[in-house]
Amino acid sequence: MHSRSPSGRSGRPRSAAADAAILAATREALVDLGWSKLTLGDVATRAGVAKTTLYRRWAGKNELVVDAVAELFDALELPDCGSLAADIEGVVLQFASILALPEARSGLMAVVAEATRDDALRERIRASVVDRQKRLVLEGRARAQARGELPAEDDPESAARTVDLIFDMVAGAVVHRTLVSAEPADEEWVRSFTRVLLQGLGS
Amino acid sequence: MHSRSPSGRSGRPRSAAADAAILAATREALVDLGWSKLTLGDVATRAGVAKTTLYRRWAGKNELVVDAVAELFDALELPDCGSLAADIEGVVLQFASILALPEARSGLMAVVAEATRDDALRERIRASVVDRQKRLVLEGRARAQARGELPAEDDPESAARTVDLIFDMVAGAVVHRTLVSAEPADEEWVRSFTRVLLQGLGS
DNA sequence: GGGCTTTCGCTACGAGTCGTAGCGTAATGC
DNA sequence: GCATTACGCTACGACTCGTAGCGAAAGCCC
Repeated sequence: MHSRSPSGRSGRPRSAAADAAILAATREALVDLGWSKLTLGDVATRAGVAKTTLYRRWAGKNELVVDAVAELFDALELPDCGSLAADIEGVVLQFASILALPEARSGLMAVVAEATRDDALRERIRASVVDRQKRLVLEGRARAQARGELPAEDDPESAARTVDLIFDMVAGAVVHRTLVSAEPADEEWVRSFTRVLLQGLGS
Repeated sequence: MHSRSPSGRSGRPRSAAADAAILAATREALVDLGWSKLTLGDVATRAGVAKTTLYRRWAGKNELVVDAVAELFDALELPDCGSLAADIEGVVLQFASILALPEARSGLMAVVAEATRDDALRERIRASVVDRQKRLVLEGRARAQARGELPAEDDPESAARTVDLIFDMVAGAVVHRTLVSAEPADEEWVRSFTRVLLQGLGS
């Protein structure tokens, strides 16, 4: 509109290194202190920046932790193991290994809890964490239908509901197993889960 | 050992009415303020007791909210609708209606998040919330096996793993649907979910 | 180089919460 | 009546929060 620069404004640019340091310090503090005892002052000290810099970039603890935890899910990829069962097992094991990290365990549920009373926060979580997971379900489902391992669905609205159902079942089961039952989602558990899920979807 | 009184000690007994008032005030504060802005001083004022009385009975916010939320799950009952599918749908709908309450949404996930770093708190949640839900799975499964709707299992160890798997799938899916996806677990969703689950368990 | 704009580090501050201590009083059992 | 315990109230130091104000630094454009 009124500027040729990609970011629009002139002046001193924000330090990208500071962003990375702050998010890393946030995860470190989550491991050492947990959600409730984590303070922004402590994160600032760990990151080597001033507390005011933190408040200039994030509205508060909630938003900061969402961004810090979201980076953990960047590693999620849909493997191509040849069969739908093997693909699901692979992706679920990846998901479980992330949820086994202390920084994910402490932070993720806490921000989800806060999001029950904060629509903007829930939208932020959806965009940076949930949708990235759901995309894997969509891809895996499309691939399985191409292979003939899952029945194709004509009605797009009904297909969307099915994807949502699968997603809630997969993510919900792994999260509940890991964080509520507090037992590891190891290979044996994942195999049993995948067997039940696939048989249930075979109709 | 050294006393005939049921509670062991003499002196002024604790007011049972105060307990009820405090837990009710806690749920009220959860609705009005949410987890993060809930303070014990505010709860004490709402309940009409002194703040020190709260600290004499509960170690802190975590334990208080666990007890306050746990009472919400007292209403859970296993219906006998004639078929396993109908029983599951009934219990899941009950569970979903509890999770739709603001006091449950705000409090439950928050204490689960705190429990990731506090073994005693996790044990408290398990005893007063989770086990009560899991008992329904055990009962429903036994009833269905007696009806012949589910295959019997010989190995008790394998049966225990199956119950744990079912429990994590049911509770996890409903919680994820309600709190993460933030969409209602209505009758249509519950029917689809039950269909997938039952077909998956039919082997 | 000079000027403009934005960010950064630092300090300080009022407001609010935490969890506890101390005291006098109320309620129960013996 | 006496011992024991619970209760209400007040006050307190310690801590965190989020913001304001300042001078200095780092980049863009002429």
